Amino acid sequence: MRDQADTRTRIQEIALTLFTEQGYEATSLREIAEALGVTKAALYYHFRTKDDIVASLAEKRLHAVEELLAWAEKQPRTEETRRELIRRYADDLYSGRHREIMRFFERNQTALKHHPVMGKTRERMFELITFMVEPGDPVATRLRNSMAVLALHAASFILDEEVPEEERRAAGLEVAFDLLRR
Amino acid sequence: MRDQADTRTRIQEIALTLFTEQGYEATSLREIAEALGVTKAALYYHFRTKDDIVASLAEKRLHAVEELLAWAEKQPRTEETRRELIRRYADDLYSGRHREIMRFFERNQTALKHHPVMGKTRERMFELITFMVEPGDPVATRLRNSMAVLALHAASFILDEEVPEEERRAAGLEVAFDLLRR
Amino acid sequence: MRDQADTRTRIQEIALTLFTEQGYEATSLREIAEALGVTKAALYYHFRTKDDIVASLAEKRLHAVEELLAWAEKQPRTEETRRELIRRYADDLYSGRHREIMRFFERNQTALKHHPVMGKTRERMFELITFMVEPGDPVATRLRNSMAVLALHAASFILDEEVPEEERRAAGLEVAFDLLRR
Amino acid sequence: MRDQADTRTRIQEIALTLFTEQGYEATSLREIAEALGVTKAALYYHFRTKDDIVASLAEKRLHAVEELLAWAEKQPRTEETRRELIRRYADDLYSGRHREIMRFFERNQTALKHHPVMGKTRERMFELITFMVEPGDPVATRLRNSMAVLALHAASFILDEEVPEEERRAAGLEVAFDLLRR
DNA sequence: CATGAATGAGCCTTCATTCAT
DNA sequence: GATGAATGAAGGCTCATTCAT
Repeated sequence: MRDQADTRTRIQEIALTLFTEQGYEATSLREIAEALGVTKAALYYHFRTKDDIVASLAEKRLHAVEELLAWAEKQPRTEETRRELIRRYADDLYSGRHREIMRFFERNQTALKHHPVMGKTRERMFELITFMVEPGDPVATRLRNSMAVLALHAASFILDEEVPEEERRAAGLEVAFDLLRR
Repeated sequence: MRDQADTRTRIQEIALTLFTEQGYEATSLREIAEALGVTKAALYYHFRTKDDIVASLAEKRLHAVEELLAWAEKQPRTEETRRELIRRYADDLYSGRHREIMRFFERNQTALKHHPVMGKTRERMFELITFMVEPGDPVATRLRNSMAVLALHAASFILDEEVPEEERRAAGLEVAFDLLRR
Repeated sequence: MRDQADTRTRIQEIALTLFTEQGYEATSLREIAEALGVTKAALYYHFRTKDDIVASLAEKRLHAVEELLAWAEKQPRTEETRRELIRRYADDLYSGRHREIMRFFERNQTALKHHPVMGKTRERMFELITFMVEPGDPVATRLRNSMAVLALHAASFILDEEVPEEERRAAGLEVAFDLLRR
Repeated sequence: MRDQADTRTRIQEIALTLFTEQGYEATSLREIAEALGVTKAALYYHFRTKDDIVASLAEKRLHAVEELLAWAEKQPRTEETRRELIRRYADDLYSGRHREIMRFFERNQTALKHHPVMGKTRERMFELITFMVEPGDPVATRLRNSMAVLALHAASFILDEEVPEEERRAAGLEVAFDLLRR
């Protein structure tokens, strides 16, 4: 019982790592199984298909985004709300393995393009971004405000390892807030 | 002779389209050959391996970045140079199929990760970004200035199709300049 | 105890249905287990192997044929005996699930070819058919008389559902008697 | 060129033999390839799927039945036509590998059940049998006349190998004509 | 009585690549 | 310049079976 949860979770973890490092298509179930020390067939006991492993990962992220969205929808559309949204988004990103999952998304866009869970996630992300923008805003403003979210991600892939994580996060937030203020 | 050049070019074009749409690994030589109306074996007359097709695409982009870099190195490190660099970068992006090639890069990061030509391209891009930054700049400034380049790309994947290309480009430039100016 | 017998019987029934509909090789233990609402592993409590399930089905049929044969061997080799044999064979066929089992045999000949119980059943069937024929009969007579048995089966797979079962059976018997009478 | 035709034909021949002996599902492409002395992958050069091999076999038989049907439809519905139909059906059966293909059909009913080409063949066979029967005939007559066709097949699977082929054929025809004559 | 977890073997299929013609 | 035929490696997946609990 403990074991099941453990194996399932371990599959997810190893899969996430390998998918992110090598790509979804370039990672075979054999590799995942070998890294785990089990047979390929064992993976199929825990997940119906290779796709299902990915889905289970994507769902974790989807839930986080949906919760954020649910919260946002109950707030007034003020600048302070937007700033708080950015703050919460960053909190998510730096907790759990969300940054890794996002990187997995970024790096496997084509492989995931037609995945149902991804479609939903994309939609929700768009709704989130819509939240950053006032209807009628000029195009440049829309771009700038949307890029606020992007800044949080960029902070961890543009600034590389020499900068400590905490500083990266702070820089991301600073630039994001900057972009928000027109 | 014309024919050979033609077939070679057509292979590159179809490959770029399919690689971008479906991903590098998910696109088989069979598909490319079928789309071209020739046999798989024919592709091997023009390119030694599948990898070589990708390399030939990446090189086009590499040349563009290298030229930009060569130009930049001869300029004084002023803010006006930086603005002109951004302008030229955008010009490149909106000419030829560079935007498509960049999208191909973005979407196939893992597949290309270990590709020699990619390594070089990445290096050059970093040098380009270094150009945006003054040594000693605080982390947030480094992030912000680097994101100027990002803005040009973001303009074409965040703003959706309803916005005409020319407006997207203008918005990208506006936000990029904004980021550059602190 | 009742329960065990029940599960065993239910396995046999579901297996017979699926084997007949989809074929022996095309039916997995997973399917049988799912149709029953138990785990695959549970099947192994009741049957040692997949093969054993088939054997248990074949044995039911084997017993019936053997009883018929035992009866026939004690009778005089008259035409009336032959007619009675046909009658009893038909009775068997239309009682229990023997028609289904026979259809299962017909439809899975290759899968069952090397099965020991099947070998025995085949032998007995040949002895039964031998009973229909007088040694020294010309080839055509041998064929005709053997086909008497075939007529009973043909009645249920050539005449389709529009004809009520009782009529099908009567027609089968009529043609069988016809063939017997040279 | 000769080679292609040869390999394709040899695949069909070996496949037919193995499918008939061991059953469709029980025969793996590996076995076929090994019997041919080529790689599994080579089979896929000549046939798109395992299913396609079967389809190519079934089509041969379908064509024969369709020709027979086309001929029958142009004849008057007399008893002599029926007898000639039986004669031609037997000719078909004893030429080429049709008897083998039919045996393959009989022995793999479930595996082929949902195959489109099989559906068509079944339909045509029914039309052929319809030809043997006068609308309004009593059930037993319908069964008897339909069994005329069956007799031709039975001749080769009920009478065993000790009887020479020519005699089996003659016996089949005799019984078939017998059944036709009420 | 039955399940949860796992295995080893095998299946069909696809891929990048080669080479004689 | 290109094709037809083939290969070796690998991939995702399913199956019958086992065994500790």
